[in-house]
Amino acid sequence: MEFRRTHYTTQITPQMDTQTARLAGWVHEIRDLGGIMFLILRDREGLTQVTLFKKTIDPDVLQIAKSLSRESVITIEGVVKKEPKAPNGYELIPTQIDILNPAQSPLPMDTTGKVDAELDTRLDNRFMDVRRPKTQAVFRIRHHMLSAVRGFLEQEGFIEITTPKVVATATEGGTALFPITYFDTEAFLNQSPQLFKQIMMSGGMDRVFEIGAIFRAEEHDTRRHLNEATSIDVEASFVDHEDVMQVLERLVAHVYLTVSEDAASSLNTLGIELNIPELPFKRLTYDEAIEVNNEHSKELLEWGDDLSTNAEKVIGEVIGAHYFIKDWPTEIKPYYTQPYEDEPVITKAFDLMHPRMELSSGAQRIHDYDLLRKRIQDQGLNPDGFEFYLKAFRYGIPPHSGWGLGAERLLMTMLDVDNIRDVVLFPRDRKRVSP
RNA sequence: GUCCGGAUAGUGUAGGGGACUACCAUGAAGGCCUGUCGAGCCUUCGACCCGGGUUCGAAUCCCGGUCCGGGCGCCA
Repeated sequence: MEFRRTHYTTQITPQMDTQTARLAGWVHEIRDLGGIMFLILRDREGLTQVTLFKKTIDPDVLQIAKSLSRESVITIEGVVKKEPKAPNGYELIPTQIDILNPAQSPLPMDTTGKVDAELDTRLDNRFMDVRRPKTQAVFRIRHHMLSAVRGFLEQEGFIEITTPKVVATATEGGTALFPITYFDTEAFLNQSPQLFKQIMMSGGMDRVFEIGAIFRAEEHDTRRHLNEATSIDVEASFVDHEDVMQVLERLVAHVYLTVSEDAASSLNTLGIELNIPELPFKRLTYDEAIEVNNEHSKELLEWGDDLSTNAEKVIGEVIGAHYFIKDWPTEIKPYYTQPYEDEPVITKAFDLMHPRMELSSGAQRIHDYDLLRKRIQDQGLNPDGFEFYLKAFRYGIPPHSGWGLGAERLLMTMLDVDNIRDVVLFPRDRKRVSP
């Protein structure tokens, strides 16, 4: 049985009148009007109407068509017919239909958009949810987004690396790690490639990036957190935090622009028109951010407080676009961020914010061995556990800076998606590890 | 973790002590129909999360459990 297609549905045009074609895909809908029957075939690219005239059709083909259940996988060979009454101006008159895999009934969810399904139902049946054009559009845009990130960073001289997800120690204090059994010892799932990408600065790679999974064992339960997420991480040598902030804002603008061009049809499916963010993004110091909050919010913050969810929201509403918050208090940022030489209570750290949430955080890093070791100790951590990392700082490491950007958050803010689970194929959260 | 809300056919929902033999849509099965494009019309099928309690009577009220959603917290 030949199951190779000659065309995707979208590759057929009315001008191909009288030509034969073989399509392959899923039975999207069947409309039997009596003397005439319409079968809508769906593939990755779109839909095609297959029309069966019961008086003239081969009885064997009709027999097979009548037996089809929705969402079965079939191939249809037929003749293209120019037909103004049909969607897209053509229809396919079948000469042969083969059932490659019949679908059971009832279906676990609707694929045509007639009946909604809850997120939980859709995630339980993700294979079928992805058949819906809207869901598929999200993940095709995700592909274009990651592709744009790679294209941009490569053009900027960054080298893509991959670092281990199974690690012996925590990257930094605070965040809970998932312990795993590693042969006869204990290991953890990595919460960030931070330490490894910094080591590569000592390795002389100058500019590196990684797009990879990160794991957080936090018991958070919100629409913007996952226990397994994708981080876009960058680290660059001989540059400061201002330099990598510029890389970051240009990356975001580039992603918006590239996606709007390369994923135009998927954006159209979702009814979204992207506004390319304007550069440069506004920069607030931490002090200014606190002021903005205290002017507009009932919930007052003091210097040294981290920004609450409410503060992020309030400031986001005031600014109304992407913005940076920089010069954070040293004590609420990780040990590896570089304090200002003339004012060590603040650090060369920044967050990139979308009005809805934090997208990225970064900093110039400490490259002085003694200071780094001291900062690790100050945060109550044991430097001995970081020897593999600290070693790289003893034999020549340049000043360097970098950031980590949440891929899912970038996507969900770009597409105005409310729940982070909608932009991950198989999300991992407090309540879900399967499928 | 915590506060609030919820769980009804495969899917999405209505109903909040008796008139429930549980509404509607979608779906499935069968029938009519030659231009549908969320086709239309007719017939049929399919459900009250689990356990306990209150009551003459519980889908509905109470208690416990499980699961789900939302807010907050936690969170480079």
